[in-house]
Amino acid sequence: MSDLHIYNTLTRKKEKFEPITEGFVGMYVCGPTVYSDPHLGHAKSYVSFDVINRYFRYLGYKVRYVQNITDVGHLTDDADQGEDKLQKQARLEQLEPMEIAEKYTYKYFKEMDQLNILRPDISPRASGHITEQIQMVEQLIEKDHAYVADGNVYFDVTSDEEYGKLSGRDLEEQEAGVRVETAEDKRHPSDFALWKKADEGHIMKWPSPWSLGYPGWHIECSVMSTKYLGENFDIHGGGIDNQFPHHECEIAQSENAHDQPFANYWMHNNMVTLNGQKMGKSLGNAISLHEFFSGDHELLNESWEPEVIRFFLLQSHYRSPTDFSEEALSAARSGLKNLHQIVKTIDDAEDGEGEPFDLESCRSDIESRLNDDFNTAQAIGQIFEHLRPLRSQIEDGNIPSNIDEVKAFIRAMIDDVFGLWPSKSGGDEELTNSLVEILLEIRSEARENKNFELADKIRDDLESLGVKVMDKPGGTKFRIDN
RNA sequence: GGCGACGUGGCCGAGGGGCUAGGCAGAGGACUGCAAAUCCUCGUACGGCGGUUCGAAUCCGCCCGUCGCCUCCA
Repeated sequence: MSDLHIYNTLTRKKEKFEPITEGFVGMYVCGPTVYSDPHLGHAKSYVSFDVINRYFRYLGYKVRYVQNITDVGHLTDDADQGEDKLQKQARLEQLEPMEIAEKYTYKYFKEMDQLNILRPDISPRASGHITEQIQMVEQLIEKDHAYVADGNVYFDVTSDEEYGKLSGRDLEEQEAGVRVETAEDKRHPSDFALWKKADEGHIMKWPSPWSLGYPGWHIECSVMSTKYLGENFDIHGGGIDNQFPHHECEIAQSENAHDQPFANYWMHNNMVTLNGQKMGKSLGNAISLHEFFSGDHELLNESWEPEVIRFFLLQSHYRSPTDFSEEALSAARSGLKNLHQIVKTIDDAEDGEGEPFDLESCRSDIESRLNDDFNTAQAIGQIFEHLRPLRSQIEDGNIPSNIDEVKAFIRAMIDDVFGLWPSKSGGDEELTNSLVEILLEIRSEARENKNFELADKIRDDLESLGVKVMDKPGGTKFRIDN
């Protein structure tokens, strides 16, 4: 597959990607509601879209990647009832809602940074776009797609004959199955809030033509995507759990307000489970990313490096569910370590005069997998497939004549696209290397004198410091693992 | 109850009518003072029962099981 194809949730098919403007990609991905610690689900979603973002750039597209920060309007309860999530957390932590937003926004970025996720080009806050949200609600009222009821404004789903097209639902069936109480001032149970009047005690509220209140959850994404990407843009992504109602509502609002298609391609990543179970606070298995990184949770036996989690996620497809277990992570950790060693051997090779490496077939085998709806799992398979023999060739001293070109490609793919380049070792690298070499010289002498006791002691002691010693045919080599 | 996805060798995980995925773990061998590392070789797997077909893990039906959405979640 030489052209990039994307599975579009809207059409339930893989489609060739054709940008609205040649050479440019506008991508909006639903960001976090910043009221608690980031967890594995965030990791899966944002690692997936990170590689998508990176691959577009690799292909030469100029990407504008927008990801919102939801800091208002997301209610704890269903059917447009209940408390604002941030306000509730603020009460629990005895902080201002905006302190909660800032605190968890910082945490979010910090942990996404650790996962080596490139930051979005724009991270707009919902609370910073209240004016625009009010304007859009006004537009919808003018066009008779929304109505005011006692200071609340609801979107009228019956005014949109396409409502349900993303999630494949129809309104009549929905009604029968509705098992949540709905706000009594709605005309139709599936109508959703565009603006809510603030209850007494509600802290985050703004004046509007209808009431002192706050925006509904869905409207922020419609507004911010449009503001930064236009009324019609290329890609809208997010977790599959947001397909309904969130994304369905976004489409309804945007297309009825603007009378044109909203996003051309809808992409949804699948969910994460932990030991086969959905994560949830009530199940006691909600482990935050921070806890994974530190190992500080009763369900964890050890800590897991962000890079291992990233690699593990990329070994499955973004549209498949991912089950986390320490056994699976452990296998991923070994695999990643091997990949790092392979890459390092290649990257250290210089001045080749041997048979050239078949870079074109390597490149096309990897790219074709990514072009097929970003199949990172297969692409990683191809990386191993091509790079293992290359390492062998190099270790045999037969360094390919096109080694520089090969190195550039590997860096572009593994570092720039996958974000899995070997981690940088700290300073003093040269000194450490020299010291280890001195020890190994002593060890060589000991071995020549058949003083294996001393030789093995040096090796064991170095090993306990994370320095692996390997006696290869061409001489002793070492590797520092940390 | 409605909608949808999935069930692949010891584990993870792609694929998807006949053609090697890959990773981890494991076995044997080469190499080694012993190791480690590396290299070579090895698994004939697709939930169950039927059906379609020359041929099914891949298509169809039923059943079993898991998961998700329908309610906040990425």
